[in-house]
Amino acid sequence: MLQRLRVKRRAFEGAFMSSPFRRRLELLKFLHREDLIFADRLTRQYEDFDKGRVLLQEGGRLQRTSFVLDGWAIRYKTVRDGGRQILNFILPGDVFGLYALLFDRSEHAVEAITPMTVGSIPATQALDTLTTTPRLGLVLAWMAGRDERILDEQIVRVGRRHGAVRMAHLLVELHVRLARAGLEKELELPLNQILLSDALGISHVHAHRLFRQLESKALIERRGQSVALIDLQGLAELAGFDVHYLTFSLRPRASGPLS
Amino acid sequence: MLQRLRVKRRAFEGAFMSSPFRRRLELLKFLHREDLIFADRLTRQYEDFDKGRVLLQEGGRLQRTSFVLDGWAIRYKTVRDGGRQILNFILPGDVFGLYALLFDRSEHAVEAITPMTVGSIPATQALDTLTTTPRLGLVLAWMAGRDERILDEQIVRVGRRHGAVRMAHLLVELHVRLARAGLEKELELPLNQILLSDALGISHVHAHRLFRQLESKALIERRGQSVALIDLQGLAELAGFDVHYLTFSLRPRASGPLS
DNA sequence: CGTATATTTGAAAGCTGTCAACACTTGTGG
DNA sequence: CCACAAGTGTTGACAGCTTTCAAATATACG
Repeated sequence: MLQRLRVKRRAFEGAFMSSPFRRRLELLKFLHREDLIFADRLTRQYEDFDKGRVLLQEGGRLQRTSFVLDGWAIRYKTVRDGGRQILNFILPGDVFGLYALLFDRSEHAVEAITPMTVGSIPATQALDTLTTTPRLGLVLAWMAGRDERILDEQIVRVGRRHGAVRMAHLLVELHVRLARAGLEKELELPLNQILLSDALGISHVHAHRLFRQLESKALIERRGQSVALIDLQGLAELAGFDVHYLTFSLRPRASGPLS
Repeated sequence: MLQRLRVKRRAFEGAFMSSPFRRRLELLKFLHREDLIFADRLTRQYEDFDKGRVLLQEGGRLQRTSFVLDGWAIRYKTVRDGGRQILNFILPGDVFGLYALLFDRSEHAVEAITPMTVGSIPATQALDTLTTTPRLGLVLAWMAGRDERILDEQIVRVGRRHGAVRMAHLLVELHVRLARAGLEKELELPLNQILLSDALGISHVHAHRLFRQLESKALIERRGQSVALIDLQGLAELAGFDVHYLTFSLRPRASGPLS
C-alpha cells in the first residue's frame, strides 16, 4: 500500500491542479482565480511524513496551519488509564491546525496513519491570508464549521449508536468525505481494528467481533491492514446514514459582501 | 427556581455591564472600549423564552447569531429510534448560531432547559460586524475554537470514560464554564436525570443509578429538578478532571496585527 | 386537583470489556 | 535470506456493566 501512495503522490506533482486540497476548494465554486493561485502557492512547498509520525503533540506548541495533500492522519486525545480516543480522521484535502491562529497550544495530538504529504504555513502568515484574501478566509471558516458538524456526528455515533451500526456509520462517513475530495474510487480505507476501536470507543476485541459481523454480511472485507468497502449501499442502510451533515450548504448570500 | 432566574434577569437590566456575556468578553482583555460598546448594543435588545421552547430545529433555517444573557439551553440531535444525544450545553455568556454566517440550515436543534434571555443579530449583520470590528470577530472565532475543544472532550467523555466518572466529568466541566462567566457561586445546575442521560449517552435508568453513586459519596445532592454540587474537589478528583482544555489561552501575538 | 412528566426499583437479558493464550503479519537487523 | 521482535489479529470463557421491561411512586404543571 505504501507503494501505491507513492505513485499517487507523484501524480500530484505532475498535475498539481488536481490535488485533493485544490479539488475541495474548487468544489466551493465561489473562489476567484487569484484565490486559487494563492492557495496553490501556499501548498506548493510540502513535506513528506512517514506513517506513525506524530505531527502534533498534546500540549504541544501550535504554530502552523496545515493542508493535507495526500495520506491520512488521526486527531486524538489520550486518557489517564492509557487508552486513547480518536476524535476525527484527517483526510486528503483537509486542513488542520486552523486554530493555531488563536490558541497557543494544542489539546489534541495528530499522527499520520499512512505516509503523508502536507503543506503548511506559519500561523502568523495564515492570519495575513485571512485579511488579504477574505474569500479564502471564508473557505477556511467553512471548513472549521464542517469539522464541527463532523464532531457532532461523532458524539452521536459514540453516544447513541451501538454495535455494528456504530462501525458502519463511521465507514460510510469516511467514504463520503473521500468522495468529496475527489477520491470516490477509494474503497479501501487504511484502518485496522485497533484504529477502529480507538475511534469508536470500544475495546479492540469487540472491534474484531463487530468487524466480523459486517464481514459476514458481505458489507466489508479485510485486506492486509485495511478495510475494503464491498457494499456501500448496504452499509449506509445498516447505519441509517443521513448524508446531510456532510453536504455542501454554503449560505448563498455569504459570498455577497466579500466578492 | 424560575423565580430566582427572574430576579437575576432584572439585575442585568439595571446593571447591564455585568451580564455573563459582557463578563466573558471582558475576560479576554484585549478588546477596546469601542468594541465593548458595540457588543452591548448587539445585546441590548433581547428576548425571553420559556423553558422547553425550541429555539432552533434540526434542519431549520439558520438566520441569526445569538448571545445568551441568562438561562441554559441544550444543543442536540435526534436519532432514528427516537432517542436524542445532547451535543453540548449552552450557558449564560455563550454564543450559538455562529455558523449561521456560513450555513443555510442547522443540523442540530437548540432547546431552552430553563427560562432564557437571549440577544441576537441577523447573520448578515454578524458578517458586517466581523469586518467592521475585527477584534470582536476574533473573539467570536475564539469562542468557536473553544466550542470545538468542548466537543472534543465530550467525545472522550462518552467514548472513553465510564460510569460515575463520566457523569462527574460533565458536572465539573459545567461548573468551570459557569465560573468563567462569572457565576462561580452557582452550584445548583438545572439538570434532571433525563437530561444527564441524554448528554452522557446512557439510559435514564442507569443515569439514576450513577446519580445515586455520586450522592452516596456526598459529592452531589438532588434538589427538585436540579443537581447541587456538594464537593467540587471530590468530583474533580473522581473524574480526573484536567481543566486545561477550558483555560484561556489566546495566542499572545494574535491581537497584534489587528489592534 | 388531575394529568403528564419524572423518579425509583427489581429482575432478567444482552452487549461489551477483560483476561489469557496463540497465530499471524510486519519490520528490523544480522 | 533467515531469525527475532514487535505489533496486530483471533478465540473462548467469564465477569460485569448497561439496557430493557414493567410497575409503582413522586413530582411538576395547568
